[in-house]
Amino acid sequence: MLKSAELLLKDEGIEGLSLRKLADKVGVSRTAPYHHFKDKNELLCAIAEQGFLYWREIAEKIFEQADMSIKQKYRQFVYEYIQYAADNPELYDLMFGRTIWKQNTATDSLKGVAYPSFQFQVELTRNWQQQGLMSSTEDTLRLAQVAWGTMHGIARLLIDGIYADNSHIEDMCQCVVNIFTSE
Amino acid sequence: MLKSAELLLKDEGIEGLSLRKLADKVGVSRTAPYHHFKDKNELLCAIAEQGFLYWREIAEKIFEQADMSIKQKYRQFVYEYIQYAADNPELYDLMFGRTIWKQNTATDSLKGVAYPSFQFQVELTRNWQQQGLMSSTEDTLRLAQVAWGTMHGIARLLIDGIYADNSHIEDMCQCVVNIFTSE
DNA sequence: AGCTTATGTTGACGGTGTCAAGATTCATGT
DNA sequence: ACATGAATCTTGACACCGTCAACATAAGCT
Repeated sequence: MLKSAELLLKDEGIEGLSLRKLADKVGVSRTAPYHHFKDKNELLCAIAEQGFLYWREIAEKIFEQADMSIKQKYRQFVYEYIQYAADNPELYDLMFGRTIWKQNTATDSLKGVAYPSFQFQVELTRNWQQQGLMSSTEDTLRLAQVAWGTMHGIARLLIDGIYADNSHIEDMCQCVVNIFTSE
Repeated sequence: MLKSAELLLKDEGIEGLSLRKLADKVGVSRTAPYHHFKDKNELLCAIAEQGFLYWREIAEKIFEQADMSIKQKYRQFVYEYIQYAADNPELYDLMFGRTIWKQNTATDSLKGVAYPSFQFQVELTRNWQQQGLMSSTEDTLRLAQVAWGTMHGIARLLIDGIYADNSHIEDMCQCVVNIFTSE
């Protein structure tokens, strides 16, 4: 049914993705995809939704690990976040880029996956504060916005080609941890 | 000559900008702009270049002020940066977005303006460290990357419609200052 | 005068998202 | 067994887009 979506994710080098090329690759005619997706936007939302699910899997695995300190887990979280973006630039751009959110064209289905993902970041921050990893004097929501903003900003600068050198991701992550954790 | 560029900046609500619409607005034929800009890319680079000049003006004004503490200036810098992005979302997207940098299509002229702007952020960070505002134990380049990343990330989340509420920009900036300054 | 340069024009090509109208397959209920 | 209707695919067409080629016009310089 939706092998189209799977194929697309394999394509990866997308975004200049066209429904016609997709159809070609799948071996059907131009407008066939329109019977599976109302629109190009709906296709993109479906792909982005997958992206959130993949990321959730990765994130959950981090916090399952018992043999790591809270700080180590935080460090791992930051690193995996940025690495996920660097590994899947087009997908990340879809998940958090203007294409979908700026014009408010997110599918209800996508919202159902994305909003909890946003909320998750706030709850993580609340925990970090309660466990003494981060400053408790900051408002949780603001701190969550700033902490996420930092990861997002570094991720974007990487995938948009402004931080051209991918070899210092670990160093940057360590710097992020040093700054956001109390000591 | 380049009234086209000026008109475009007035347009502002661009990026889904087309050379044809531009030509229409200026009142000439479709391909006339090609005598002023080799390419659509060159047009975009010229606009982005303007954006860097505008921003430099704003930034310089902040550091000219004598009656502000270093910390106050830093706070002002963060705020003005994010506000500049929020006020000129399309322009900011052009300056720091993938359109130009990801495919390495920046004009030499644009590079000549943009690279010093990037470098400026590093020198600012070095000063902040030397003046005791920021931790001196962090490597300057990494810290500059993270500090800029934070501002960039918040700016992007705002202009891309993910932080839909513009009314908490000041609070977020204050939070950024609290976290990045030693105390 | 002639020539060059800047600037404008129309026509055409291939690419895109999208819609309308018509084909085909296939499971279902009577 | 057969009609019905949904799911799926098809071709044709439309309006956009960036871009090129060819040609026209005007200004300015030698």
